[in-house]
Amino acid sequence: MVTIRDVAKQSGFSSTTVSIVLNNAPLARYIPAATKKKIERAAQKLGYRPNQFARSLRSKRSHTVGVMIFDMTDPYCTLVLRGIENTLYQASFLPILTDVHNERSRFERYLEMLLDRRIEALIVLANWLFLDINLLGDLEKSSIPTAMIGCELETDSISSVIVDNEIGGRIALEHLYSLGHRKIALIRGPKALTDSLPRWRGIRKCARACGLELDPRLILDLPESRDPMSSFEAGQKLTEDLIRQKRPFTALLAFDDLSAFGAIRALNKAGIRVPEQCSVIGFDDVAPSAFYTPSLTTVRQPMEAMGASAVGIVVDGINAMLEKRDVSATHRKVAPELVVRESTRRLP
Amino acid sequence: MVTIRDVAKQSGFSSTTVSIVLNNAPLARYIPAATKKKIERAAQKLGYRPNQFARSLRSKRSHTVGVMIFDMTDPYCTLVLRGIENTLYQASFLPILTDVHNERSRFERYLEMLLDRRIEALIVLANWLFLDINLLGDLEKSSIPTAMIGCELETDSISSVIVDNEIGGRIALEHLYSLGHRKIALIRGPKALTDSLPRWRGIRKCARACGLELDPRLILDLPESRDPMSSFEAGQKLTEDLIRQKRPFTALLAFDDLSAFGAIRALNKAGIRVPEQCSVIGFDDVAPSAFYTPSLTTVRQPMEAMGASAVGIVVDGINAMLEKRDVSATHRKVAPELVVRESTRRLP
DNA sequence: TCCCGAAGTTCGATTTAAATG
DNA sequence: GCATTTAAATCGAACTTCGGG
Repeated sequence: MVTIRDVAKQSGFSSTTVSIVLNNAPLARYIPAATKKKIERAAQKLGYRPNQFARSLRSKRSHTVGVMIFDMTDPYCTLVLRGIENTLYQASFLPILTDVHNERSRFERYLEMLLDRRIEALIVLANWLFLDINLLGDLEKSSIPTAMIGCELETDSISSVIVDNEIGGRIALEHLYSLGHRKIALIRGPKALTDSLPRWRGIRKCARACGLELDPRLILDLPESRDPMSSFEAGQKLTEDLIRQKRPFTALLAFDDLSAFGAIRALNKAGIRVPEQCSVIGFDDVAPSAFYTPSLTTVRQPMEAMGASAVGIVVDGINAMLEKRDVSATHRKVAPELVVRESTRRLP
Repeated sequence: MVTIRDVAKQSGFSSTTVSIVLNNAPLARYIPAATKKKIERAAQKLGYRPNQFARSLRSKRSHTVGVMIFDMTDPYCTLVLRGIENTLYQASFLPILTDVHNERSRFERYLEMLLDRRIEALIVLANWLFLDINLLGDLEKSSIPTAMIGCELETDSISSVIVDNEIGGRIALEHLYSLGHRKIALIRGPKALTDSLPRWRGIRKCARACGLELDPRLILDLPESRDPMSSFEAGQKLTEDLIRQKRPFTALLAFDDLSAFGAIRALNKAGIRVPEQCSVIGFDDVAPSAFYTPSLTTVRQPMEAMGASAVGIVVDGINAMLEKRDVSATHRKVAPELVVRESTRRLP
């Protein structure tokens, strides 16, 4: 490996000068262009690349950000991850990716590994979070800028980026209501997810505002499962049960896109056509929603933007630490957006 | 930050001894248990964590592996990535994730960044590769163990893990044939993808073996596009065109799951029911295939295993380098597997 | 004082060589 | 020679200090 000393030797200057020139340090002002040129040429010729270990050892910087995902197999993650990656790239940071598999021990081990690598910030993608919020304690003592996506903590030391679930719930119901639907089946999320309650609140408030009465016999609950994919099967099963009860409904509002897919499958199997005989709306707008048959009307979370936003927050945090300013946690709640596709239709 | 010297002071021994004890180095044999205990207790008490920068500077090891993806938004990536992550975790390596967005400049910049971080190996997920294979040159000079998933290079310095596309093509056609289908529409992959040709070869060979004649007017070609998602839209459009031609077919063999989804959409819009009036088979078995309506019969690539396999190869490579053995590149071709679901049916 | 460059110290851990009894 | 411990060198870059013109 070629070191700075090799460049020094090759160029005929000391390693100090080489360092100053190649980093364009403040003192480089004083160094004549001829010297600079010689040094740069030597570095070029030798293919010199500074050793990041040595550099980091002194500067105490890693230019690395930890990304923890609770379950990668959730299609929700993909776009968020792309938003994170893309924004980090622009800021010249590199992400270390870890997938906790919703296991506490794995969370702890990974956190330790990341901290040992001196990550400069941590982004947690709490997409399907079934851990006791005790992990909060572990996170807080890390003392690096931390942002959670998809779950808001009460604490003031961890930033968060979440979608406005209440508005989202309202948008979804409003859409069905405006299409003339009155008998609406509802699939609620597992209570363990922080999204479930506010989303449900938005639905209830909207119903009240519209003067719509929600039939409790049309309200279904997703089971508490650690597996994000489970919501597909559960959505299917709940809908099958509902159909069997013969309680009529003209539309179904699912907790998320996966449970909506499950519902569509169940309706289809029962010979109920979507959207002709029953409208279905989802939540999230994961990638498959656009190419489902029928394509899914849903409430979009701006996932890529949320990833980018989290990076923005922690990069600000990093800069603040470098300048010894201190910033308090930022909590962003982004607006969801209705995406009308083929799975919903006006009631004749 | 607490350093090894702090532990030395606290325990009353020199930093040398502390290092030997905490790393359980060979010389630790000679160190009495009492000393060890004292040192360990001191380290524990102070919450000592060795500085990885310093450690890496000496050992020249980063315990980090670079992962380059050509396009993350491809649903194909998710499971492969999980296989990679999980296997790296077991080997105590951490992945740095980069997404090249199918851009050459981004590939080069990322490669440089990764090499600067002294990654110990590189795994390239060439899922939808539209770059000139010139990047091969860049890769070879990196001189660290490298494995490509999804694309085989002729070189002997880069390992590869690919699915046996020829067998896959055969399996797909065989399945349709065995269900009694004879008029089969075919969507071929873009020529720029290395998967396309062998998959097509498998299909042709199988057709010949069965005595099945492939109608050239039922053979469609996916356009050359850098966007993996494009195969959905292209699949839809090609199928629409085909339907318009009124050339009858009872089954459709798509290049991948996404184009199969597009085909199903088109068939559906034309009032042709899948699988009742037309069977459709895909390739890959991406996550959405299982929860599509109808669920998709497809040829599964064992993606998680392929990711794990690539990690296995490069970890072996790392160990070989440490022991100054040299290993040549490994080329694995894994067998695909037919997954029968709802989108195919026996011809009445 | 300004300009240019070099010598030497530091970051924190590992390792070699050597010093004790 | 053996068991036990340590001073000092090393990894590679960056920064502080200093001296000569």
